[in-house]
Amino acid sequence: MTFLSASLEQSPSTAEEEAYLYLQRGLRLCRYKPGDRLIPEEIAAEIGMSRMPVREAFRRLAAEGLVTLRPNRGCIVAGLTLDEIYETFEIRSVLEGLAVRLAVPKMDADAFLDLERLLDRMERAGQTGSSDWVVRHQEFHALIYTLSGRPNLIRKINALHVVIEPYMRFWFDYVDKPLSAREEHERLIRAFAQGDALHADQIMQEHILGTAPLLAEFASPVRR
Amino acid sequence: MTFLSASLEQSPSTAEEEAYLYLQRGLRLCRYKPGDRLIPEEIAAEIGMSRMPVREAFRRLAAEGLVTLRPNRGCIVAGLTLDEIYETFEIRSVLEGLAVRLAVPKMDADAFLDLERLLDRMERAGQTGSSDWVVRHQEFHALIYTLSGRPNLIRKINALHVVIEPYMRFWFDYVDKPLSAREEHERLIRAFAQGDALHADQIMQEHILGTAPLLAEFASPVRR
DNA sequence: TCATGGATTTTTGTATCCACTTATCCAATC
DNA sequence: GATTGGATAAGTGGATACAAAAATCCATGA
Repeated sequence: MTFLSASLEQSPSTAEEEAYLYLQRGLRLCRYKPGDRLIPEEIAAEIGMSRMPVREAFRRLAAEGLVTLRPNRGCIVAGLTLDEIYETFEIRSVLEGLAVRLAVPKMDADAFLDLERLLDRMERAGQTGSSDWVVRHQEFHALIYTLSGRPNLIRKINALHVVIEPYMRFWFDYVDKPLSAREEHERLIRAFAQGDALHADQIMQEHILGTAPLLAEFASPVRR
Repeated sequence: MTFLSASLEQSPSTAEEEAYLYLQRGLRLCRYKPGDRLIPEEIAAEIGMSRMPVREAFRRLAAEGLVTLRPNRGCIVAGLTLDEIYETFEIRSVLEGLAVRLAVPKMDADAFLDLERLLDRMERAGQTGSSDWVVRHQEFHALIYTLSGRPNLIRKINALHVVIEPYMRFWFDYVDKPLSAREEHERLIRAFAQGDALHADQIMQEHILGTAPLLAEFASPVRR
């Protein structure tokens, strides 16, 4: 579901890494819900290790905002309030807008063809929100962000996607389609073709902020 | 030095917290330099605890990008390449621009007076870059960001400031003054007065991106 | 002189143990 | 019946111990 999901599939080289990936997957797939307590001993038993590596994984997840860690009171799954969902979308809009703006001048004919091909495949995937459409949609955005050539920016964007993935999942499962998606992607392509970085930035910001209200509405059952 | 530095001064309630704050201070004050190895046992001895809490602190610092953790090969201080410094400033520019944009409609007469008072005090502090000027400058920006009413956004901005602080410190120590700072602050105030959010956003972006080349030039000795 | 390989040392990763904090439960009291 | 207080259980934080990995050192040979 995330743009760098491939990199998350690598086999862990330490127990801490394994615990981290295990917990992150659980969080992304909504196996653990906001407010749930994560008990180190339980999780350690589930993946066959002691509590220590699990505790260390908690620290990383806490730093990424996926869980909350209170001294002597354990680890609970962090949930986003409606306000925080909006806030995350606002932050996404400027970060992904920046990525697009930086990508425009680096666009070449090959990359442009790749983009158009993905758009075609999204079209043929049929229903917006279908499994295949979602994958192509991700590839479409990932390709643009990669073009920006800014690894830390991409990392930050990806971290935000992990945080909101449970809410996105709910949305993709239940919402038929964001009707404007196709048109917005085509406008984006056109801005790329014209080399208009600022316009592409603006389209991306609108593209992201436009989905926020939809998401917030449908995400409510997941809220804490 | 950071906008939320006050919140960092709280007394730690656990050993891990203490280790985290100790290491973060060491990193911000350049006591540890990029590429340096951080040896858990040494640090644990320095603050009188065992390696375990120090290791956990490493995880948090790694998630924040302040150190790099390689399996079985320890913890080294992360340095920023010239490209990464630029990238950080690009990210800062859009995030802080967003914060300003959101702050404009929330500006009231009181907040406006506070801003002008800080600008006055910066003026009277004399030399740009002096200790007092730096503090007022931070307060000035912090006040604006607080007005945005977006806690996670502020947290992210602050995290970026911690990352680049060693480079900023070098800059403030050796560079006389960014001549344009005063003029840019006044333009910002004017945009606030007119309620022009987009213009304020743009000014902030230029304000931040304008300092990047200066910083990158003077930061070179700190690079790894 | 430099490269190679293996023994030794150092450091890291994880498990276990203990002390202390927090949560739970139950009875006594209002 | 609701509230409080205290005993008990559960859970967390941290130190130590031990195994495994990496780094270092030194001798050997080209």
